[in-house]
Amino acid sequence: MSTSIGSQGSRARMLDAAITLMRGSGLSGAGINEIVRESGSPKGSVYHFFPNGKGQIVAEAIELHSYRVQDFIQQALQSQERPAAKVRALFNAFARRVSAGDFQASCAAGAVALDLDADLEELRLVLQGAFSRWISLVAQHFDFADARQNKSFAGLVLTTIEGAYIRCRVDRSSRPFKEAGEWLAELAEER
Amino acid sequence: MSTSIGSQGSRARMLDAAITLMRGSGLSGAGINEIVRESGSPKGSVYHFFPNGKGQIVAEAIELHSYRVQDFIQQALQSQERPAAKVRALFNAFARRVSAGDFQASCAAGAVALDLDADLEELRLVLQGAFSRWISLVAQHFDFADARQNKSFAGLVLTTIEGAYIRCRVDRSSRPFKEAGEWLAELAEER
DNA sequence: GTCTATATGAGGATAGAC
DNA sequence: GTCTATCCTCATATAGAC
Repeated sequence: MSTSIGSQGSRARMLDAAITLMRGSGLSGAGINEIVRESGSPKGSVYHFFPNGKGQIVAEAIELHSYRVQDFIQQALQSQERPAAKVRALFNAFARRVSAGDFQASCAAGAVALDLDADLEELRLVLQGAFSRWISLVAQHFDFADARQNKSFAGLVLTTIEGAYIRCRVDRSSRPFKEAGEWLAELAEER
Repeated sequence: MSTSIGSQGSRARMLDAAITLMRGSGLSGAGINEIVRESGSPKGSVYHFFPNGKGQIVAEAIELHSYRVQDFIQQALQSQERPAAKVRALFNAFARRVSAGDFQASCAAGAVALDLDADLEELRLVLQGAFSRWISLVAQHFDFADARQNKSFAGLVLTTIEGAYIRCRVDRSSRPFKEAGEWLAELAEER
């Protein structure tokens, strides 16, 4: 496994491209030809780096995406002290994120989730792991009545983020994130 | 245009199949061959009924889906009087709906939204119309401080429903709907 | 690691007979 | 309205040379 210094290797670029494409149009958008084109990496290397083909690329890309989003969430939440402020910071960060992508890039995990079918049980478990880690992370930032409430609220936060991506896509607006952030901040405030 | 008495015509069955398939795996799941197989209608009739091909089928199917969901939402909301009870009834209805589909069927509009790309601007507008009608309907059932607040809360409701579908799909559970329903009922209660 | 060629199948669409 | 045949394009995947 070679490690180039100044730039990414083909393998890493292909994973990045897969993430970008899945954020754009889900599983069907992340075709191998598209990944090659988007990443600028040689087509001859696809099965060299990913012997199991598309399934492997997609699974690894979702995994990578999940850790990046984890960092993104952590950055936003730790920027504030009080619960309501944390919620606002998080949703405003996502509002900027979706706006920066011209409302064409959603969450890779969410987009793939709605493309799942019965043949993709393994991939479903990858998504489940990603969601589960995000929820645990969010829950750590709140101090409601008990741990169960923290998880439940964190679950609502994730549900709302995924739904907001859908609505932003359709309306070409970051408003759904801002709107949801205000309502959820209100919920967090009382405690 | 023939109207058969006891059973649906091929055209209607194809639209139903398209809805079912889009709810399952989004745009890419609703292939013409799949629609023909699923609907049991003759392949030779596809372009007879839908001269503009897949684009026309999908657009009409989303439109049809949107009116059905509209009825579904209206049924749930009108079953209760008080705001919090309305919210609980709505989310419990969706929880039963996703459970009845064995967590494999989501919202056709949401699934297609995350498969959009720049070539599908017309379809995006169809989705926008559907979302807009759902929000207006939900907003009519609440009486917050002003009309703007009603719309905003209705927007949150739709955002949450779309996100809950994603999470239910991944967790194979209706819990995300129930959880979200409780939190949003709390928000509705105060007013 | 990368190239080219190619097998194989799926998906959308069209033409002409019945 | 429906059937069959066919075309084109695209996508996944493999093989073998370099």
